Amino acid sequence: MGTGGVSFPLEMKSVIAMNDYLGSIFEKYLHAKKIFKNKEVLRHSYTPKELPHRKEQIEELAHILVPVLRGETPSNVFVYGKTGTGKTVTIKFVTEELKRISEKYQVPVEVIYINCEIVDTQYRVLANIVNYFKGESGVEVPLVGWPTDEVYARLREVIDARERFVIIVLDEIDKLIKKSGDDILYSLTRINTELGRAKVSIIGISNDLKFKEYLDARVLSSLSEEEVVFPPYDANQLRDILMQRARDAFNEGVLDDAVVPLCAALAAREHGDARRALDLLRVAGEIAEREGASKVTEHHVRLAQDKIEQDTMEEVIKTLPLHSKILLYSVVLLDENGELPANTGDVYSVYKKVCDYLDIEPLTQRRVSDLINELDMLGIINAKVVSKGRYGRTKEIRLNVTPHKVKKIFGADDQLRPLLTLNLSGQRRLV
DNA sequence: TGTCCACTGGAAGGGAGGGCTT
DNA sequence: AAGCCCTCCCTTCCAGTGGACA
Repeated sequence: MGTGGVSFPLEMKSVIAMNDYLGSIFEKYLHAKKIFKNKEVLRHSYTPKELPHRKEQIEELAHILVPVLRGETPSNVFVYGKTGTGKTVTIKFVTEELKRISEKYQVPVEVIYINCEIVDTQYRVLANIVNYFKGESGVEVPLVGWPTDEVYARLREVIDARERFVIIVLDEIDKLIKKSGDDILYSLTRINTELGRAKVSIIGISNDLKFKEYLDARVLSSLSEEEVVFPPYDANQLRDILMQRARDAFNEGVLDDAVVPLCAALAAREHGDARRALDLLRVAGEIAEREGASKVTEHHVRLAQDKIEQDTMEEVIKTLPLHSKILLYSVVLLDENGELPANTGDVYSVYKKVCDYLDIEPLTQRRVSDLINELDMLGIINAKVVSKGRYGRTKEIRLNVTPHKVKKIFGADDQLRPLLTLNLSGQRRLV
């Protein structure tokens, strides 16, 4: 537009400037070398065609399940291993393979996969199983409402409708048992005695090794007829896994040599969690892509590590129930006043004042004590039970996140924003 | 050595909120 | 509409406890 005497009105000028700007953004991304070939490969839900370093477990499971093909009921199986050791993906791989082969031998097999972290009550597990067959039986159980006995009766009916093998996979089974007891396992492990045509076997997956203690002896003996253990991956094994996925996920030459080993090493430090390793690799790639970089470097992995930690913590705090948020804010106030570590009584009295300020009815100390434990479990605060002798037994409470971060998150929350004005001066009155 | 503090954490149960059947 | 049922969140009650202090 130079000096030609043409003068655009001000708005027009800024539109042109904006267009230039946008254009350059698009061009930047357009000309940046494409990092990902197929990002899906790095997702947790993806089942790869090969599972490195799990051959032993696959063969063990195949050995346990092979009676199906001969028309015999396989043993129930208990699968152990920490998070990210490939339990779920291996089970899915093996059961899919079993289904495929069983068609060849004309043995009908149904595999029902239930994640007990989501489906975490006896009723819902039974309902899920019944609903799995709703296509053929026409029976659908609502999410709540029916008596559990009724659901169980329907379950027997729909499963026994024809001759077949039904394999029920209960992932994160420890969550279910801790929450609703082992009655359901008791019924499920005995169901075969009540069935005429169908045969049921159960695969329980758990990452809590101690969880067997919660089980009744009879349930335990029938459920853990067979056990398969998934040891954590070491850094070398993680590297192989990442290498295999990286080949399909990234374009050639975009990964710096140090990236995969670094992701593997960082994840190996966290008890050999392959999920974590895959997340690191994916997020590092995304960061590089956003930067318009042509290569993913070690630097991107470090950024990814920070980002993952930040994101999970932020998400956890954002989704806390109201009273947990108020409680957390009480700890923040104490921290800003230099009064941490504080004990339960101190935190509770600040909490009551904050509730008062917000015109919200406070919960009892008993309940708050549980909320403190929950925040501790989530890693947001630290609560250690200590005895102060004559001065009683209480929890010593510390903050595990920066007050700044909590305030930032609460600033976006309409109900809690008023709390932010409780700055140091207001707080002195409060505490 | 016994006392006693400031809680902890288990147990039981209530009621609101969701949904069902009849 | 009435009568069930299940789950979740919460209260009430209370026995139990580690260790400083007298």
